[in-house]
Amino acid sequence: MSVSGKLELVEEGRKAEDYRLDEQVGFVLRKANQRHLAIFAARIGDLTPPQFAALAKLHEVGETSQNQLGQLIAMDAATIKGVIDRLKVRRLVALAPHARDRRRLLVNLTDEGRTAIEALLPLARDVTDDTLAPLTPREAATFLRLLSKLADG
Amino acid sequence: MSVSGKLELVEEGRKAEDYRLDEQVGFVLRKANQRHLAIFAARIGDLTPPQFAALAKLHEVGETSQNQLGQLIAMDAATIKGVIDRLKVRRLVALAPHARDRRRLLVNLTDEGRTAIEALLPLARDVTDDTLAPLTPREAATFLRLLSKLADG
DNA sequence: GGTATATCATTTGTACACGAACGAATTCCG
DNA sequence: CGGAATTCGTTCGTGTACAAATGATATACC
Repeated sequence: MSVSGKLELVEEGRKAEDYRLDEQVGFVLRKANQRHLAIFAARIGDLTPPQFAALAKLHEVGETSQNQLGQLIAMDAATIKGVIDRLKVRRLVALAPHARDRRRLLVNLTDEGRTAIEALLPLARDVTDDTLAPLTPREAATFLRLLSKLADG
Repeated sequence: MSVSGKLELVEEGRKAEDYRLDEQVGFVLRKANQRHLAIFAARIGDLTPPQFAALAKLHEVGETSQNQLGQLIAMDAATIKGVIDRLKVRRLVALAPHARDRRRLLVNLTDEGRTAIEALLPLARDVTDDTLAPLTPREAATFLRLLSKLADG
């Protein structure tokens, strides 16, 4: 029936039966994410990836409002609030009211936060390297290009 | 200084400053996952991806124990329990004790669950297609291959 | 046969993640 | 100017995720 082989890139053999969960992007994406999380936790134990992302982005862009920071690291208002709350308790970030816009809450690194994130950046590179280790450098470059395309829609 | 161009695949320009969060695999992986989740929610509103995964896998393999099912879809015991609990309330799965091993809890689709998952499978294909839409078919094939390599370590 | 070990499921605690609803402050614009 | 629409932050509710502790049952093996 079906012409086997010959660049059959789009698998349109769509019977009700042959849906294989393990081959769906979403499922594999989730598993890849799990593996990355595990590698991250092994290397950077006392900070979660979202917490690290918040600190790293603050280090990149300096003081910003809470929601703005959330947008920069793809977290909605409710999520970023929880992350900042926990970082604040640990004194890695400090909050201040915005001078002219009383709705805004400015977030910035404390000295302690800056020291911490600068110490962690090398480890974060290792996390990236470990995650990409199953791929050759060439594959890794391709993968990152396609992944970005996918993420940005 | 640095030789620009010429297949410089591994970017080893590792100064303390030029860590860009937005280019790290983990971060982009998370964003890609977010986009997929949004597409899934738009197409399959009344079931979450983990719930769908559980039903789809049950449909694939038939009755299994709760933990076994969790392993098949990469969820730990605590997580799969929550998912199954919610599916049970909605009568999409049914639980039964294992005959010879009283520790085990057998999970299976109800008739309603089977009807539901079979109706959803075509939509799930659309979710996959939409997610991969930013890529050409060739790119999508490459991406999935590399992603699987990454996910499996 | 009985103990050491392993497996299955549950519970607890912490941390995202997001939709929806809300109040306060600001901006837009007629 | 002044009301409408937006933006900013908070809260609530639901649903993953995973580590760690626990109890019940099975299996291994001496």
